[in-house]
Amino acid sequence: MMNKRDFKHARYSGFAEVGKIFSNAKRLEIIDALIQRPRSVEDISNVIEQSLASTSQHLQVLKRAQAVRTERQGTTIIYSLSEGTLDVFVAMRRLAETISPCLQVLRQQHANIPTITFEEVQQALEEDTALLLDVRTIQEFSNGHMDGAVSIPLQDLPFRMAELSTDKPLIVTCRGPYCVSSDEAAKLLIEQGFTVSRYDDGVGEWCSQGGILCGRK
Amino acid sequence: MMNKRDFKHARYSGFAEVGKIFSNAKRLEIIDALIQRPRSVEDISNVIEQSLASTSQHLQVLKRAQAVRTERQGTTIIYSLSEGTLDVFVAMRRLAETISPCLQVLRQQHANIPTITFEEVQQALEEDTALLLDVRTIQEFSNGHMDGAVSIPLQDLPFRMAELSTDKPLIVTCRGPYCVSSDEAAKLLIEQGFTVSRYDDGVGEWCSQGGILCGRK
DNA sequence: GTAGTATTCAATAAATATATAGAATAATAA
DNA sequence: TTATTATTCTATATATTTATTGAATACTAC
Repeated sequence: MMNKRDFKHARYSGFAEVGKIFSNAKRLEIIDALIQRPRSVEDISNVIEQSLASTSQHLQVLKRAQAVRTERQGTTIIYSLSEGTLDVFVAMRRLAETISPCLQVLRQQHANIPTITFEEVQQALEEDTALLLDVRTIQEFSNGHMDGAVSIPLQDLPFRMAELSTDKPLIVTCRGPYCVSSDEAAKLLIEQGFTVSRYDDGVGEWCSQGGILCGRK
Repeated sequence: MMNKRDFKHARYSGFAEVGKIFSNAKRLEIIDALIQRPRSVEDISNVIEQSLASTSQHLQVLKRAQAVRTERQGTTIIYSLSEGTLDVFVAMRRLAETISPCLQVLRQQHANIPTITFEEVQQALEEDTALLLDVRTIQEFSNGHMDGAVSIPLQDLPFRMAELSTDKPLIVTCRGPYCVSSDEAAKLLIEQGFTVSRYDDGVGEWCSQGGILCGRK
């Protein structure tokens, strides 16, 4: 039988091992990228702008802690988040913003387009008083999107504005609070005379607040 | 205006800063100790069995991330958890146990006294079919305990068993899943012919599952 | 079987984190 | 004011983490 101190040490060390997942900025960026859709190592290394080897090493850390799982597709290995990781990631992000005032400032500082809350989005969709516009890529959208959202990827937006009506206010959303696509989209739309606000959380936060997700595999 | 990469980097680094709180076993042990009650630096250093300097250093990390707050009481400084930290700690611990099978094993391996769930405890208290016995210290109990719990500190238990009825089953609880007091209490009680089970989560988990807490200052 | 290639491993260098002893600080208490 | 003392800071040694390059794997596709 283990003694008290060994038992404690074993428990807290194991716990810390999982905590380490969230202690590195690049690993967090990987998790955020995987919330959007499963990705290959090369894909991830492009997103986080790191060497393949370094990216692979971070993925090994995540895998050892069982925060991600892998699946082979032809010659490439596709990483995706495992059950439970999303919830803690979102909870951690919320705590980080509550706790660390400078992150709050950053969130606001970044753009001066008004943001609206989950509840406001829900109400607007229910009463049909606004259109929810998802500006992520088609793959990301088809891998899981907010119920009621319409997809126009940011890069297509300049050519597809005619599809949108200026009568109804728009709510723009993208990958989450650290993504700037919705800002850029909002700016483009405002220039063209649309009424725009942003829902600056992504599908991660949406789910964890009880929002319905469509199309997730 | 910041560019995209700098913005991303600033956000994820700030986030990782908060993640670092949970990446070290000793810091986790400190948080767990502070869930029980506010404590002085010396007190904490005894609990985690580290030098004062090292303990203070860990506390600085927690304070910089605003996970704890301080209050002076006479000549000593009392540390306590700040709002929000508990929830993430408990969520992280849950994830750690979900994700890391060896922690699950440890939990069971530690003792062979049957454990019961939050719901079962609630039901037993409601129907008055069991007595919930909290074996932490008097200070810890008075700083916040589960609604309906009775306090007999582990060290007093051998002398106070006469207060308990062998007719009604006992549910023993202590500081949380990493504390072994409830095991020891359960063993003592079983030797004396009591029917005993353990609720092996502590007040942290109790709160986060919606349990009522009494006496918290 | 062989070639091609996505991924991982190994070795290394640099940066960061941790623990300790002992000095310095800052606030109370006398 | 001065002594006391709980806490924090400094310096230092060690351990861990991170990023990179280049080599080794392991699997597919032909």
